[in-house]
Amino acid sequence: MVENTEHLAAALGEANSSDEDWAIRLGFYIHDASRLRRIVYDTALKPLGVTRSQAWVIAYLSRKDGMPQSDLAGQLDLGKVALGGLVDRLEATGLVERRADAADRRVKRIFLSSEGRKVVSRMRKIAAATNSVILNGIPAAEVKAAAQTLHAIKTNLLKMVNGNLGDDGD
Amino acid sequence: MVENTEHLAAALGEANSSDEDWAIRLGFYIHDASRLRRIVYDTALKPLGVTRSQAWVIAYLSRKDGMPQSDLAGQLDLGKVALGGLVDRLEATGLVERRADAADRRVKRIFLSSEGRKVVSRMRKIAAATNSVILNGIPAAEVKAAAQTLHAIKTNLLKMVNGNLGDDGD
DNA sequence: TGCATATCGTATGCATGCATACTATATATC
DNA sequence: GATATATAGTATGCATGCATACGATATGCA
Repeated sequence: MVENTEHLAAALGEANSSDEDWAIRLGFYIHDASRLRRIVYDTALKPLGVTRSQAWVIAYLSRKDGMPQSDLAGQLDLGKVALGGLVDRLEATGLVERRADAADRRVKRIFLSSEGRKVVSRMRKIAAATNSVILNGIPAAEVKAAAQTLHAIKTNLLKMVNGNLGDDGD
Repeated sequence: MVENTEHLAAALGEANSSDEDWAIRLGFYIHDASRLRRIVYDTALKPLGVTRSQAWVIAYLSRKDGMPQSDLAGQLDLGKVALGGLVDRLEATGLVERRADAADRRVKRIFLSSEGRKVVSRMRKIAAATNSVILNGIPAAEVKAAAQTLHAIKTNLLKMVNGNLGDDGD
């Protein structure tokens, strides 16, 4: 059973003023929404026989096949080790293939198998359907506003983590 | 180095219409913000010698000391096993103590040690300071609106996960 | 009372992610 | 060309979370 962590706002904070209260709540909502989203997607993807992390990898490969592991790790924001493990498992289930790079013998490039391509195609449908249920009943304007605010938060967070990188995409 | 996953919106989606585009972005922003928040809090808490998960547990205990493990797991939305492991580590570092329940010999109640109490107090300050940096420059009204939208999303997600429970706090 | 069932915590094994260290290979610099 | 340095992947070990199975107790119902 899934609960939630709103009570923890109280456990952690002294804040009761309205503004600060919302600030604290927002943090918990981000956390909860992210966690629940993860659970929902994991459940939705289970029939495909891939985990969410694995799905992530092959979704990316479907766009840029044949990337070196390190590049892929960077794009997916994973450590080399974590990605190596994921590729191990994906290779074991035949969704992906490691091939040596001719020019640089340190490099192993990752390719999607045809089986992997099938899985990605099913994934896309599942992802789209799931997302629409998650946002069900929420006005588009609200979705957009929330996205923009979260983007600003993300920018602050990136500054805190990286110092600065500017590399926040959009 | 920390990147971000916005490119994945493209990798996963066919959506280009404005509304659907924001819907997809929101999902990725939730994911990114949550992940970065985790990194930031982990970094901020590192000097205390506790991980974020462990901090979570003792923050809750500071409010409701002496809970049975199962109750605590439910409140924190963790499985019994995961919580058991956390308590193992917290007990090993002396921040927490397991005591048998007199009435029900299956039950072990968890108590915060005085050392644990000190850590919680330092944590509170760190959490407040960190949160204010994360939301730096974002108008209170935006924070509130985003929190409310995320709450709606969370409600949708809870329905998907639980069927229904109504137990979404606020 | 006495067995069926539920609950508490633990044990085990898998997936994921991190940090650190190591090997093989490239590249840069002298 | 020889050596110092950097980079790609792998190995290892820790922390976290999940699912399943299990042993010890409790509890409900006959």
